Amino acid sequence: MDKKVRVRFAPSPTGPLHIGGVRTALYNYLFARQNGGDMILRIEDTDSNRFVPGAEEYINEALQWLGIGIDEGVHEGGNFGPYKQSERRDIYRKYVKQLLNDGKAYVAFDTPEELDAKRKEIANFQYDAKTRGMMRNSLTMLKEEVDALITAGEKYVVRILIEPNQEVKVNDLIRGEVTVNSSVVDDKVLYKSADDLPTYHLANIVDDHLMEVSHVIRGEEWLPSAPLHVLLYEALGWKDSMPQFVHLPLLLKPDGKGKLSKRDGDRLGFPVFPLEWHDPVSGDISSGYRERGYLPQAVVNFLALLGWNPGTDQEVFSMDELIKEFSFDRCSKKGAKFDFEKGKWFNHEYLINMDDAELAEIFKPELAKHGVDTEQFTNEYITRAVGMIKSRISFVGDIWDNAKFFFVAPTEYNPKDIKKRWKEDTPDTMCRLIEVIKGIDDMTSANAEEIVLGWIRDNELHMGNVMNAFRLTVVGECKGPHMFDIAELMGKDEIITRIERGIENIKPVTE
RNA sequence: GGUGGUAUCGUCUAGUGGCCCAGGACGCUGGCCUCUCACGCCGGAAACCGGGGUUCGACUCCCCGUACCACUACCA
Repeated sequence: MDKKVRVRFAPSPTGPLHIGGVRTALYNYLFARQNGGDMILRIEDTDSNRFVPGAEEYINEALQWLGIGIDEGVHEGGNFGPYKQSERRDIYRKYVKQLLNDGKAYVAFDTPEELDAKRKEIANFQYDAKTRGMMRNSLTMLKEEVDALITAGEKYVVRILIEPNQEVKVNDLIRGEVTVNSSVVDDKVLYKSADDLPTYHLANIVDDHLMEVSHVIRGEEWLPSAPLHVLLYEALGWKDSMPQFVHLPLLLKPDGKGKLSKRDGDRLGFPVFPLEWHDPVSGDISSGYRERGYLPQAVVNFLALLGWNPGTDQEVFSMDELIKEFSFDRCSKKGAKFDFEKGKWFNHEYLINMDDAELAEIFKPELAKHGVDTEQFTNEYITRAVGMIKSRISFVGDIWDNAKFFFVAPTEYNPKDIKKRWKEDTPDTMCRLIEVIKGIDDMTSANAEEIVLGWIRDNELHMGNVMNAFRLTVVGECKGPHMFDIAELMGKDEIITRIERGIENIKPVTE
């Protein structure tokens, strides 16, 4: 019988959650939901030196913003806790002891300095079957000597004892079977007495086993240590219940080569973090998708397609659709270069399809930020204004630039457009336009359009020049929604006022 | 250096031996629509890393080479 699907996302709180980590979390979540399984959030804080305050909260907030739900974790609780590794010391100690008793691991006293020296002395030095005989460990020392050192408080580590020349097979859902010879895997440190904490490798295996994790879904950077993990499961006697491995292709830099890193965002001008991050130590601020005006659904959609595809032409997916369609056998083996332009397009797509009223709500704080008294405008007004410009923008943050004329009359006019559309006789034409508009009883877009366009035709005026001059006075530049839609929303009085102001303030460019 | 992984348009990718002189999307680009800018619609340029096999037939299978990526800590 297949065991219940239980997956975990296990970040270490050493900083803000990276966008690659977000994708790993997302794939875990999609797989869990698709199979009616559990999604665990485990905090891997076994490196006491790298703890960053606020990082754990950041992770929670980011996942929540993106709609990646957690079933078990530090905040959610669960039957397999604690979910923070620093609180599981007793558990790890027990298994370290077991490994030692079973002869699957040994104690080593070599200092970092001694190891460094060895690495310099011997090319390709690796702590393994070939070299452990010349190191200071419980294999080369007398038991009394070892015990004496430990009781004296000498710092030591526990290393796994790797049997050389064994074929280690890692089964991966994306890559198939990967075989590695155990001679190339070294006697990795499992536990350090200095802080009484295990390293990632031990903690990870122990926790995954105890938490009954069925699938280990993580980044490809872990593939090289997967053989070690397989060996660890065997050493602990858990081979039969070993989880299925899935190593996801990496997210690569958009230019050049290599893994996408924290610094790429600032260098290339796009966020690499879901949320803005304020570094508590340096005070540096890194931009986030949320603050940039990205919609969480767009980020999720974009990320989902980076390394996975449905095999059809569909590109826009809701979270529910992703849950339904996602599968590892449609995951790419190749790292994906991060394409910011495509991400932008996804956001644009979501913005266009978003309900106008909903978008208006998101836009309101933005309005207030720009000094507009939102009480002065009805929800309907804001909603309709936003609805008219959303096809022209990519981010929520772009709305203001494109829609401000709905809320504030232009004080400046685009010089290029003036040059092209504001001639000597334009003020006169605009005066006549005012008279025409004054005579319109019903400002409904279609009606006003019929009347004004009729007037232009009857008087044999130049349509482009008149309409663009009109637009210039109302909008401040020659772009934006249909003029008569704007006029209908703003109303006759406001339109007339703006034309008058334009006549007064716009001076033709003469050269 | 060692080990592992990967290799289709600039980018994300479809393609599991004939349907492929390689399809979609982003970006770029020509046009239509049009009072402008967008949206939308219709077009265009743009790719199978190289060499050997296997086969009637290879983007697809095998081998070699090359390139790229990851790992190579008492970090995760």
